[in-house]
Amino acid sequence: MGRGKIEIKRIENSSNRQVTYSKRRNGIMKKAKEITVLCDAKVSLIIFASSGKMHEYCSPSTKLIDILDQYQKTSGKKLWDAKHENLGNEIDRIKKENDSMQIELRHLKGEDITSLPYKELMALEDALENGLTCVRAKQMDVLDMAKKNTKFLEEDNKQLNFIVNQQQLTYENVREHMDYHGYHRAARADFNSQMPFAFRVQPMQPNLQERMR
Amino acid sequence: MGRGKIEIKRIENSSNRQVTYSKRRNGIMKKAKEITVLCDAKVSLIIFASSGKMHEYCSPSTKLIDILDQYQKTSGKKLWDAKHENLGNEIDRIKKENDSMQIELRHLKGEDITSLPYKELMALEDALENGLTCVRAKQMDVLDMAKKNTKFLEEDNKQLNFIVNQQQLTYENVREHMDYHGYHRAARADFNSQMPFAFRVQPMQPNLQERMR
DNA sequence: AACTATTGATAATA
DNA sequence: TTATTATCAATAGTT
Repeated sequence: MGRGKIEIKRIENSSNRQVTYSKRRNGIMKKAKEITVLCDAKVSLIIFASSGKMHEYCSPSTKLIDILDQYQKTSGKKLWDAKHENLGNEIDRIKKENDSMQIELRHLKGEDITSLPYKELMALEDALENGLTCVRAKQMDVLDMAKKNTKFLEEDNKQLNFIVNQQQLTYENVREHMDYHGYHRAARADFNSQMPFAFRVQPMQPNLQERMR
Repeated sequence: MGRGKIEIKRIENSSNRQVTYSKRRNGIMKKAKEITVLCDAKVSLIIFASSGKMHEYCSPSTKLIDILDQYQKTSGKKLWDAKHENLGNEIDRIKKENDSMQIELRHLKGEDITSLPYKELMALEDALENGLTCVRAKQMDVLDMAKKNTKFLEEDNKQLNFIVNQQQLTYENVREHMDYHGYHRAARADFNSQMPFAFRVQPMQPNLQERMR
């Protein structure tokens, strides 16, 4: 169909090939449309040029995905179902895990235990007692820690009070001394840096509150 | 292209439509093959007749799934990825649920509670105590039921023993009587059906064990 | 399923 | 790319 017959084999001339591709692609598209209209057919046509450019036709009022679904049903060939199955299986597995944990939780909360055999009731009791023991032990820990913290804070307080008093006394003495010798205020501004290091106020139990959380 | 032009609209004559479908389908298939060979194109063609019959063409050394993958990449339209995403999201959601339940379970078992604030330790204690109360109440129920069952069984036993003894006595009497009057064995085979109904052995507390589980 | 008159598609060309 | 057109291919109606 053209100025001379052609052999059906790859067209080596790249530009010829491109032109022929374009023409024939349009031809096939047209044919596809026509058969859908003339014969009530459902058609999906996807063409990739060697360049990677894509063209598609899908019969109107139809989704490609539906055609592919039907393809799977009719041909029995699986496209994406394999991947789906895996995910579906994982969901099932996790859901089962979920259910059993839900049941276990209910049981531990004393719900839905009417139908449990006595043996499991005993096991449940043990688990609860054990949990209770642990929780109460932890509570004791926390309380002890709090008490200890209080004690430390009280000690700190005592020491701080002492230091403050000492500072006060020292300060009074120095000022009296300075006043007596007629020193000016400028000199007294340096006072703090002259204080013995041990007298500086600082926490005695650093980070204790952090250990408490 | 034929003996007269035709309008591109649905062919109403069913058999004509079927014939045209068949002819044109072959034509499109041929065109599809030709363009793949001539122009290095990748083609997927799926056609469903209105009857539901399917025909497909896919360029050689290519899988439909690969063409569809490329379709998704090139067009940006999602085919099964959408379904995948949904499943993936569900998995994530369930996994989160799972994790939180796992944590709750651990806490109830007294594990991983080191970092819990005191308030939550208290709540945990309450939950455990509540659970323990429920479980122990249920245990008491079960024990009570067992005791009651035992009592009933003992009563049944007593009655049964009484009945058995009565039967024995009656039987002995009847036999002596029959022997005395010279009855034959055949007559004695009917003996059981002659027994008063109240004397038949049957459970006194039906299904009690079922209520125990 | 063949046949064939006719239309449709397109290869070569511009 | 687009248009033209001589040819070949597809196919509608017929047998």
